[in-house]
Amino acid sequence: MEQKKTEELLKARLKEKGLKVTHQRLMVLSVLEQNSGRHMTAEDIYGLVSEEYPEIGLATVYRTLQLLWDMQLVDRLNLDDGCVRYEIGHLLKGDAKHNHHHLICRECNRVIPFGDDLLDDLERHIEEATGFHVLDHELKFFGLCRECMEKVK
Amino acid sequence: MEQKKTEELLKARLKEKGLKVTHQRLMVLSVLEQNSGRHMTAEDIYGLVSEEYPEIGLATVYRTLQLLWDMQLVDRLNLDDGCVRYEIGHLLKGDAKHNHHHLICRECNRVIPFGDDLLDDLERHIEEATGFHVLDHELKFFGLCRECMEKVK
DNA sequence: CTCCTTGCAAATTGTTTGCATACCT
DNA sequence: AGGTATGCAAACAATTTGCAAGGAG
Repeated sequence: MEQKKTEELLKARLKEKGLKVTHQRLMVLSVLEQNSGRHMTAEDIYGLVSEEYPEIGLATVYRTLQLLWDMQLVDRLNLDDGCVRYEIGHLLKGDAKHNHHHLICRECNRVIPFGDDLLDDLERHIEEATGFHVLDHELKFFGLCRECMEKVK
Repeated sequence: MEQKKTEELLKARLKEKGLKVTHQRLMVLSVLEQNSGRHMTAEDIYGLVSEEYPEIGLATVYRTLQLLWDMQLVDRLNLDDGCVRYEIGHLLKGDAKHNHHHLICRECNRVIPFGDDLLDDLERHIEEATGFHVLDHELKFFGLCRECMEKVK
């Protein structure tokens, strides 16, 4: 039923804009939903959608991700590994808490997720101070993970 | 004299690793320093260095930026416009406060810098909780700027 | 029936690499 | 001298775009 909710949301927003509900669009959203918590590249999503719908083209996946992002149905994040990643996090904020923060080790390039929910006050402050309406955020810390720190010693 | 400091730092770190002090490396660092506060792409830097040293190649700029980043002499940031940006911020933390945070408008793509210095406690907490040694961070807020909010109304 | 959307392939763009030459130390 | 760096051009990889054919409303 969680599934239903976002699917209906997508359908509604498409209709609203005079756009069409297609298998491809539904499947991309569905794959993202079934993998909530993962940070998926367009290629990842393409691979998974292809299993059930081999005719789909990679370009369509890119176009759909852009669309879903424009409609604020998915979040984008960039871990500096050369490709943009997507997740459905933001939408599900209500129930399952997602990890929007990452510790990135400069030595081994490991990405360690880190709990969220520390920036709510800051977001409120920004809205009051600047009039900027915050929808989402992305926070990365660069440094050295414990293991690499010990190697250096 | 601020100039001198980072230049000497670079020379020392190069020597330390058995690498060489070249005009190109000094000039890339110098351009970054003279433009502290700007978020510069490799191409931006290439353009500026070329004015004084037209023989330089773009590939050298890329290689040098990677090197400076490895040595923690420059910071990297990604504003999701398709290219990586560099600035010297971190090094100068002592005197001139830099804006490490950005509000990115999803509608008009404007990037609004936002003051720093809000995450020091959080960094300390991370170090204690995870053993991850934080060197730098990057924080982006996505949303709608005041102007775009008003347009929507 | 009319646009919107798709798949394919070609085009783009930021970045990296191979290699012969040039330059620090 | 000896290995490191450089410039150039070619190679790459992620993403975008043009276009004819297909599909939703």
